Amino acid sequence: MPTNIRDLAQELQLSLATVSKALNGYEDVAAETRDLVTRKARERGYAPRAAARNLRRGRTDKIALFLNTGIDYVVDYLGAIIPGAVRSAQGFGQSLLLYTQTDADPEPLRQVCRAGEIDGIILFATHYDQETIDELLASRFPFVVMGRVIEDERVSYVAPDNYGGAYAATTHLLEQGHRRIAFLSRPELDTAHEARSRGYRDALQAASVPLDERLIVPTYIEPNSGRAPTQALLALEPRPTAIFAFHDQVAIDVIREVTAAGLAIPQDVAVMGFDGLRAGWMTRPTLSTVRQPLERIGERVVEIIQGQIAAPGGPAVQEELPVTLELRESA
Amino acid sequence: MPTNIRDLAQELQLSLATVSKALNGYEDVAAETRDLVTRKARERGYAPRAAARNLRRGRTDKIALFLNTGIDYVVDYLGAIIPGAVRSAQGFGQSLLLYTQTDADPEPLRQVCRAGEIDGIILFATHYDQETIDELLASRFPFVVMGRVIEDERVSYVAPDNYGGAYAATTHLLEQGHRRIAFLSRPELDTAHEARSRGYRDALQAASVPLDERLIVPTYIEPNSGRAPTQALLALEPRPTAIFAFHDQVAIDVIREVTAAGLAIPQDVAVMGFDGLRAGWMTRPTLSTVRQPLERIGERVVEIIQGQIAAPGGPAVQEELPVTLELRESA
DNA sequence: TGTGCTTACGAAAACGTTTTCGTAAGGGGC
DNA sequence: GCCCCTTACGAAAACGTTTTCGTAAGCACA
Repeated sequence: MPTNIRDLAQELQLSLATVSKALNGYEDVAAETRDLVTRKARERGYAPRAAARNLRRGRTDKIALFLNTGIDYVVDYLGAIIPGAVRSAQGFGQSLLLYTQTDADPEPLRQVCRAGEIDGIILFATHYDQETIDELLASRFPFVVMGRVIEDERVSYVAPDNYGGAYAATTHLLEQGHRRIAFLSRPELDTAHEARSRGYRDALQAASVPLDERLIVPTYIEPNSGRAPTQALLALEPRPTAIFAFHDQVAIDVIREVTAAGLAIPQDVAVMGFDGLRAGWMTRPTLSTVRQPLERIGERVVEIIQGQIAAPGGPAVQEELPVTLELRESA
Repeated sequence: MPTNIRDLAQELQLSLATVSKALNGYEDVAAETRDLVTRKARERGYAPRAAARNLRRGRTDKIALFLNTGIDYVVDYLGAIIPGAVRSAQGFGQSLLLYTQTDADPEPLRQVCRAGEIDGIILFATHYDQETIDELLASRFPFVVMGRVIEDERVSYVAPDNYGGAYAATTHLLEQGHRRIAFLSRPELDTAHEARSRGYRDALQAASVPLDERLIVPTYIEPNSGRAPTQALLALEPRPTAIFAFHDQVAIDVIREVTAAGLAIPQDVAVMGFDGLRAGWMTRPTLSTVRQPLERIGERVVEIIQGQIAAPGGPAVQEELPVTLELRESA
């Protein structure tokens, strides 16, 4: 049985109240007493029971991170985002609680909120239907969406600048002299797809390069989804001289197929990805890409939730963090 | 103000006790009453306050996962291990709490234990000094070490079969006819290094291939740590015909250097990794490797901690999970 | 009728804090 | 000597459960 505040008080000949106040930095306790208490607390290895404290204070200093592990590629981001988020949370005296959630069943999320298990929620890379979002808004429970733009002024989110990234990537390829630039899209990721797609189109238009719809080919969320589309692109006459892939995962398929076709990268076909995963360093040639500030996104999302916790129902914070063009070998 | 158990009781004209017992599956409540209570609870969206429940029951149904994000490569495992661990925990009605921890300062860990914030601890891929381990053992606080073998019969761990994996990898190379097989070691990772190193040596010995100490070259935990050692190996006379890298991260450096030297993989030099990271699929040629069952390790560690929680101070469970040789293109 | 057993429920304690409010002691000003 | 203010502390309520223990009601049995 570890020591509790009562033991401490008894040993110090003080009341519970005074000990508690000393430990929590209240003003109305003599400096001398405070020293005495803190010293004894350290000596006895006292830490207030979290449950009791949470119960009384009505908050837990915990934030939930809801993952949709059903979506395969989420896994690639996890390692990049989590360290930033955890560190940031710890900086606020909070810790991160992990939950998995399937789109189909919002019940776990509801449960966790109502049980007062956490102070706020981070929704990660998942498609939550409008109903869940509305429910959260109605309950005024603090939450922030991560990695995804939500078209609703009341919800906070942090996402990469998908439009700007795609625009920059396409512009770079144009500056390299490319005129036939293909785009491997990913319609399933609706908002990100819309933005990146628009960035691609706008960049072409800004350079007065006519859009060839045959150069826009969809890929889907499944392994090797970039391979067949790449083959199709390479068979076109005239062949595209550059391929901009929706994200790195697909770009890696592209590199494989282009190389297999006996073409040189970037001489015959330049390849550009999106995300900046570590894996991009491992291809040959290494992958030029648009780097998302994943660690920063993790940090930022935790920072933003603080505001939501302090003022539930307050104004939403919507941020699209700048991405950076990371030019390696493939473009 | 969400609904209370008191509200519920009042509305049902029952006592708190009965409502609580109905919801917790106690026997001494009429089936009819139980139905009434559960129905009303669902209707009102009632969930018991976690803090109050934890306080009373003396447990939290939460498990801490301590990460050492200071070590870069931990990040690569995170995405692979976490989904399994979270899902498994949820299966036990528990959730996972994430903390970062630096080797230098065990204070956060102590604090979390003493605050009763969690029921058990998973120590991941970190070098905890004997003092911390001893302290945990003395306190009888449930904990399991993940990814690392601990030479102490009292501590539970789940790790990959490092010895077997290295033995199998080396044996495979031998079966391919290789006689000069280099080993890029990683002395900093002491226990894993010892086991993999031993597997390599034993396999050579079993095949009666003499050990050439010049073929064992250390690498260190830093980016590109495999490049210079590979160059050194390639400069040897006679050149090694196969290189077994301590792990995939290094193997990727090897592939890069070997290719840069104008040598063909696997014809001139075969390359073998260890870990089975997704990144291994992205190299060219794809990396043959020893796959750790990372997801399974995550699950298993959560399962084992259940036993520790049920019987603190009980017998330790030590498991080395089988790895599988994953032959792709590089060997 | 008295005894004993089973069933279903309620009263109340306990979990360990934080925080509000009250108050005693001390000091200064008149 | 009186009043007021500040400082430092303590008593006690409150947070919302779970769980122990007591007991009333109903029934069977002798």
